[in-house]
Amino acid sequence: MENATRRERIRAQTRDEAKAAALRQIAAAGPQSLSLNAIGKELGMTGPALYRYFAGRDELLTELISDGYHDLADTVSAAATAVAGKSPAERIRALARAYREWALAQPHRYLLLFGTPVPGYAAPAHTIAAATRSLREFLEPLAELAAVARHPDLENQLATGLADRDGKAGWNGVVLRLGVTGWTRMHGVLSLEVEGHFETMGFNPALLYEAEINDLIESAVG
Amino acid sequence: MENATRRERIRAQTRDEAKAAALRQIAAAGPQSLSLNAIGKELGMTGPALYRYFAGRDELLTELISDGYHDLADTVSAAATAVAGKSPAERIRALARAYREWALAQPHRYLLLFGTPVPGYAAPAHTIAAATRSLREFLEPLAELAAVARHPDLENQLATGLADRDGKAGWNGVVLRLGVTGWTRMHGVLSLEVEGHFETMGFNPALLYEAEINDLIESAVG
DNA sequence: CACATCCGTTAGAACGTCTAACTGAGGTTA
DNA sequence: TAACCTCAGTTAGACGTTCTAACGGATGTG
Repeated sequence: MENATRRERIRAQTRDEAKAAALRQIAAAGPQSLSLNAIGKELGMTGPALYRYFAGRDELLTELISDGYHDLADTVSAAATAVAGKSPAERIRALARAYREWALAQPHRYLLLFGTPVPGYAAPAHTIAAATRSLREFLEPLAELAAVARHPDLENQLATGLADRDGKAGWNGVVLRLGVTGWTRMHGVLSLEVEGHFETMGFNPALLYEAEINDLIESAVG
Repeated sequence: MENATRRERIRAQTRDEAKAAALRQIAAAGPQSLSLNAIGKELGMTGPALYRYFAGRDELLTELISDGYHDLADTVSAAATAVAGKSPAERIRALARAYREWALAQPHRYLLLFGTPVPGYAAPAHTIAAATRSLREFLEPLAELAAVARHPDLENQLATGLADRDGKAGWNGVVLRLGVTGWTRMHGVLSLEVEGHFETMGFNPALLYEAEINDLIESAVG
């Protein structure tokens, strides 16, 4: 038993090393040039050896994506607990800041999650759960702001489509609209920033991001 | 002369055929699996023959990107002239609609422009011009709405950074902020929609998009 | 007609994923 | 201890990719 566990441990360890090497390579030259052979070389073994650990290149990539969603969600959750006592607006700002810092600290990883999807990839259930988890942290403080209805059709669809996703919550449509809107606005700024589209435009994207967050908060209180 | 022109014509024609085939392949299986050999086969010739027309895979890709920016800009410009007489709000809605329809009609192409950037790609000058051209069409109707200042720091940076980009215009900072904000909001919705992130969420992205546009217009009039 | 230019071919190097068969070490069991 | 089995890693090789190089043939030019 204990020996079997030992094998499992070193196996998991080399899996992690391989994933770390993969992230380094993606950071260096983009997801397209991720090479199992090169990863093997970095770990001190040959290419085909990695097929003992991953079914193939695609599985390694999907695992990196899945890990990324969980890591991002954990980061946002940590930020949420860190500012638990403050005002709703302050909490929203803190969550948005954590979201942005995660993306800018590892832009390649953010693009892996939200950039062009890899062709054969279909998100497993627990990954979608993690993906929405980072979004869900925003709902609580948003709900505390006295939200006003502005787009009834959309809000109704969201209320029926997303409400009882997790058993208990049951968020109202206005809060869900604010959450989704916040998500798309953050992503709009972040993705263009990470891809360098703002580079020649001579302004600080952080200001744009903050402006979007503040607008969202203002529109929530009415 | 006339013979030389003839050669040029068929050369340009096979170039276009190659690009069309490339777009088909990208639409079918993503940008990663774009293969010069396969394109050649589709045109009835061998792979290496294409090197008479393109320096390599990367050049073909960058040309597709460049073409895409121009096509998108042309589409938005056409929409602008089509609604020249109407109210500013109506014009903005029409431009946004054209922008969205272009993206949804050819999602792979939208992702080619705004998804994960290809590693070796650096946009040539005329491409950046085309990229900003689709955005610039929004500025005129936005300026006609009596725009109120909301984020002075950002607006000042934009005014000094973007104002005299093209010789004459000289847009004020508030208008530029609305333009950039509109861009990031449209992109935020469109990119997530095109990548299928809304698929399991049970709402119609068109409503979200319209809501964003209407919010932008409302916030512009103050 | 002779010549030059250009287009497409085949051959091959280098690199990628991935499969198959083999070797050797680790851990389990009689 | 001895025998066995599982698993990690190796090499060999099929196949596809980009891309270069050398060659043939067609097209257009003097």
